[in-house]
Amino acid sequence: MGRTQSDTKQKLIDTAIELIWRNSYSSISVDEICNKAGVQKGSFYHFFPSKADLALKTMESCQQEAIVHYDDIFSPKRHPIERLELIVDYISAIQEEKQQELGHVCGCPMMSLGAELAGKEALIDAQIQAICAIKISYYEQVLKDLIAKNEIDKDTNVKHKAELMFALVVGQLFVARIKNDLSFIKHNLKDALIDLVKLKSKELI
Amino acid sequence: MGRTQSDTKQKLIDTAIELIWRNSYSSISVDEICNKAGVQKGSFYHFFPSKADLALKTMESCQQEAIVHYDDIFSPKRHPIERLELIVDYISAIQEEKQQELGHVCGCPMMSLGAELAGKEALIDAQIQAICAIKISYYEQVLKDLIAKNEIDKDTNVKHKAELMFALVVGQLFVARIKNDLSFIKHNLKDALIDLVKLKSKELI
DNA sequence: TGTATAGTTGACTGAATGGTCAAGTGGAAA
DNA sequence: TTTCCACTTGACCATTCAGTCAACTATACA
Repeated sequence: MGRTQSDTKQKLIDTAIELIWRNSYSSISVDEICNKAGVQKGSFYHFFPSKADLALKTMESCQQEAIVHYDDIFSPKRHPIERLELIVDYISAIQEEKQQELGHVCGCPMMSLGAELAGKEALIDAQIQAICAIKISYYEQVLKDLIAKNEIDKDTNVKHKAELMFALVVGQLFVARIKNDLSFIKHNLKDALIDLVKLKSKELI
Repeated sequence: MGRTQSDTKQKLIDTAIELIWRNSYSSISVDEICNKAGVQKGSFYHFFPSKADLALKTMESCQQEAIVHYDDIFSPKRHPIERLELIVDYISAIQEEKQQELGHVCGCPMMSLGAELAGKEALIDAQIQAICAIKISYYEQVLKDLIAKNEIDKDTNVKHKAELMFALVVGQLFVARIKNDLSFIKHNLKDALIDLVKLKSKELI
């Protein structure tokens, strides 16, 4: 019954991802998304009840795409340190691709969107917080596995350190966007993250 | 000649800081700023040629305010580690104050604004990049002084590590805004930053 | 073939947007 | 006291905004 499923909805989401990634949620309009996607406004509101709902679906779509790579990269089969190397490579590759495609370093679309709308849209808030929790848990597992392998101090506070690693990556992405410069991410982040992992808390000096 | 200098301009800047800090540049309007400041629109455009110019002046005002505290906190008279302790205390205090005042963790207004408008407004771009450079240089001096005191490895790459420390703080601020949670900043950031400083690169394990 | 229905169209709305302007107002200096 | 000019006022403008809607189209299925 009904008409063949079209790719209109996904086209709108993909266009929104690109526009939000390069710009921001508040600075782009539904008209702009529709024009760029080649879709009429009526169709937009057939698929999405509001602009905010599109933002939510956009974030979900980004996360779905990311999770596939994360699940592979953070596979327990890999050595924990290799996981860190691969995630930095992955982030570098995406950032470089977007920089060339959109003419500017863009950072993380989910964190940018989440930060922009923090405390404004309950569903987006919940979504980005869940995404943060998942990513932090990947780092946590890296630390746990390193402890199991006896490669780092077994008294490491894995929750704290995982949050720290996550914040470090997030911070680098925002700074890279502001500076429009990927050099630190490309050349130093990997070692920095690995060094951070291997740091034994409060014992030096 | 002319009329007594009024506080209208500063009132507009202060109001803009508050609105941008809690929300975002694109999501607030000139009308909103004017209403909240109790100023007519014509007065706004008497002092600022455009909304973007107000954003720039807003950022400059934030930086001026911050630099006073930074210059004291990072005074060369203090022990480098004390500087780190004080800067985290200062950040914590401001974030807590704004959280209570505005009902939400707000992060850093300058970095949020800079990230939102990255590559969009040349003057704002230049301003935020200068601000980043200044803050990084404070961390760099901490590291140099620690080396001079022989308290950390003298082969430390101070430029890299200073950027790392800055990114860590920035990342924590964005994550705190997203999570609406200051607990990490209040309870873990200080130790994390100090540990990071004391980490000797590539030697553990 | 007929019909129900998912998807499409584009004109429309009222409110909000950034920005303009001509006519004021009032205090400092001549 | 007059003149000058920084500052103020609020109406006004064209455009853009998010969102609506009734009419239309195409297809899966009975």
